[in-house]
Amino acid sequence: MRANNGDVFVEPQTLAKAAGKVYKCPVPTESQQDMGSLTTPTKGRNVPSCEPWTPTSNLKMLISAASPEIQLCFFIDLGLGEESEKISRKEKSLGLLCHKFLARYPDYPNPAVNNDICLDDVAGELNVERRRIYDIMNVLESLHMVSRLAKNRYTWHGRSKLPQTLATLRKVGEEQRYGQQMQQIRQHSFDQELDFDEEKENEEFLQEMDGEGGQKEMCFVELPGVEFKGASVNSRKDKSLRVMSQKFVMLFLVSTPRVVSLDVAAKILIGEDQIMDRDKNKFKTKIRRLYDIANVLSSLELIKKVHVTEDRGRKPAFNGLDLRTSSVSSASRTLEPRSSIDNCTKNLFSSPGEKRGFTRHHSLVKLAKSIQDDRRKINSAPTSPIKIISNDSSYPSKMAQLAAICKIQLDQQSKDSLDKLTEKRPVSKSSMSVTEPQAKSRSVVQLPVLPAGALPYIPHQCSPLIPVLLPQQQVRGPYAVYVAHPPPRPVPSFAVRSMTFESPGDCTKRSPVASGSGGTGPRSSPKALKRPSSGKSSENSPKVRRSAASSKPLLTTPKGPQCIQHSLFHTPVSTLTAMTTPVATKTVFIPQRKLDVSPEDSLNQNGSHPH
DNA sequence: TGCTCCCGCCATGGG
DNA sequence: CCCATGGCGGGAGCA
Repeated sequence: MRANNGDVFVEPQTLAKAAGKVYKCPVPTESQQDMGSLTTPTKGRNVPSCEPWTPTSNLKMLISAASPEIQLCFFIDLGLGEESEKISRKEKSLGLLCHKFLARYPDYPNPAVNNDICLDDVAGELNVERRRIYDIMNVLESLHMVSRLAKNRYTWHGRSKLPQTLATLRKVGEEQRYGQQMQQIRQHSFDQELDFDEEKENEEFLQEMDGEGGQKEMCFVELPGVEFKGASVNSRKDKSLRVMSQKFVMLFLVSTPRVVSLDVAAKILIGEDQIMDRDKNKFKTKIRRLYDIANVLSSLELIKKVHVTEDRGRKPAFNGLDLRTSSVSSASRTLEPRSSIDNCTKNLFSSPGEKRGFTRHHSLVKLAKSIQDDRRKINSAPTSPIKIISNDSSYPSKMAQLAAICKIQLDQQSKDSLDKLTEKRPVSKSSMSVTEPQAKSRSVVQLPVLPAGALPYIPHQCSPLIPVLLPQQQVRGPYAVYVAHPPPRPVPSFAVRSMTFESPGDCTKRSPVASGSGGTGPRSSPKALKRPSSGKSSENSPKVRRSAASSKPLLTTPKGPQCIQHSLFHTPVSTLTAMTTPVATKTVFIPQRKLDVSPEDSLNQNGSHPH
């Protein structure tokens, strides 16, 4: 395939097809023996509040002293009461699912090891539909973190190819002049703030964009050696999610300011499609897909949600993360602290008096689930490619994990509360402010001494605060290793027009209670909602599916920026000329309006405001 | 009310 | 026809 930038990428080489064993962490199974004496408790909906002094109740008591998040994790794990119901729904989120997925694989896989991924196995072990796995895989594919081997089979590359991928994407993005296009769109939107004849102007503007910047079609950007296998994959008509994902990342890579709103992204992406697609349904669909992609990218910690306040109102947004260190300095990546670790450290070890809603701490749930999943794998036969649906025997070990977490938490709380005293975390609502979704503690979680036989990698893409389960070869009992915090990162300044930032108070994405899965949820009426046949999907007119939908008005163009900001997609080179270089005759120079403080200037790496 | 995004229908295309 | 894949948008949940 030939990328738009003219670089010729190597046609499909032979990617060594490793024999069909799914990648599994090489872990011992002694833990199973350790926990073998414990009997698997019966999951119950109604567990008496007062129980006999059993290991379970013991652990419960321990957990009761922990933060709500940990308690939540516990309840999920045990399937206790309504909490379990709520949380099991949270597991469905794409971001969390991606977390769980990523936690299964090392950032930098050993090439000597079989890194195959079997979709069936993954879907089964994560207990999700294959459809969701496809969403994740498509985004990961777009970053060349995985590549397809064959039907149902992928190869895991991890972040090893990320630097190359991002460099390529940036190059393509620059050649596509995305930076200029975004500037035009932003300027256009700004003009509309003053002049509210939005509808017509939008169309006119988009047509202008077509005329000038308009790169119509863009293929999937490949890397040498990471080509796609399997005819059906490449023959699919547009592969929009993969391509969209790449374009989306490109926008971050070339954008100045490094804030990319979803609507701007959607406009650009739509602009590259047929003009006919530019109806509001298309826009809405594009936005939905961008949410999906953004969730995966968030799980990868390449972007991060923040809130942005524009002139027209406060909008949800995303704040970028330290992609450059995460992707470029790959060698040190696994040892490198995460920029967002502070977030979850604070969440996890929040002071008892601090009221927190579960909705604000997906990361904690992610964390716990990642542990559980890892543990499940650990407790499963490690050499068997057999699909693992569930493993009740993991229950004791999960209890041990949670106990370990709680212990660490309890140990940490005193230390953390000390840190809080010196912590500066104003939650400003001032007009030019950015806060990370969650407050961050500067405290550094001490790493427990690794026992011999510890896993050789730390799946950092797991929850920002990553407990890493260690095999129990020589040390009994589980270990949770928390990656230390990152050093403050110097932030480049850049101009943002007309944006203010606020703290959403949300670490990852949204609130917890999602709809139930499959037929159990409130919206489970698939047959009743069966859509009428819509004919060919290639038609430009939007599909008419559920007639009941007519009660809902068609979407109006989202006014919100729904901004995504990246922080280190940029190399210094790409610090754009876009701000000063009109791309075409109709390009309007974008004034550096209302820009006293750049988002990142106002946001140090710990998410606290400089005041 | 609008944002967010889960969910699953069903189109597509290879075998 | 079967199956893997994934486009797509309804609508639930929530702020």
